Amino acid sequence: MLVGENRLPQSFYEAYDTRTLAQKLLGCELVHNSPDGITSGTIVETEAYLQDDPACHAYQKRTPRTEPMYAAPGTIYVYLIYGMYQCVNVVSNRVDCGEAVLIRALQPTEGIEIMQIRRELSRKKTLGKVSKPIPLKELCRGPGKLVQAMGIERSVHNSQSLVDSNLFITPPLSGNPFEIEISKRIGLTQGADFLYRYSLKNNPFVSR
DNA sequence: ACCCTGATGCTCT
DNA sequence: GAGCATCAGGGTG
Repeated sequence: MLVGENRLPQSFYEAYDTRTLAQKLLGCELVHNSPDGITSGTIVETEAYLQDDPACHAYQKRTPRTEPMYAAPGTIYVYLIYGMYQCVNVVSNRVDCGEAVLIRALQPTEGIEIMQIRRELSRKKTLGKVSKPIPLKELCRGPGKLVQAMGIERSVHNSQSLVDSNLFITPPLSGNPFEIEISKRIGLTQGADFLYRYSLKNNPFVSR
């Protein structure tokens, strides 16, 4: 942990219910102080996953995969999706509750070159192709993309805490107010009608 | 712009 | 064995 680092403390993650936290996280910075260097981005899109929600991984069952979701708020839950992508969540609410906030998009702030390299490397690995340079807007626009760009790894970060790992969140850089848009979540088969998606209105880095 | 598809592997039934 | 909180590429309009 760096001296003078202003990461959000445990009390922040404990202070709100899941849907409120999903909104409070908007405008905050997600930071990875990795061996490659620092990368960070403003959180511009989140989704809430609640206990009574069939889309929630911890819905009506507790399994080994979702165990981190039952840990303290502020715990990092990373899971593999479609065999080749990962998504990152902030565990919310209370211990043993099983709720979380999915981070869906970032507006890149620091380490943009590193993000580009990581994304192109990931693409090459999964597609076996060399691809064209990835535009700034596409670096972190989507949950799988931002995990690649930020260098987040399930094997490293899953079940760690944002309070004391090299992955953490800091408060908004500017105190400027912003408008939050509420909409239906994306890409779900179950629970598709819940209005649990939050984004910064008119921000071009929001997915879709 | 939209629509469709394939890639790929873990998790739970 | 089915399902999956995705992404990229290629087709069509």
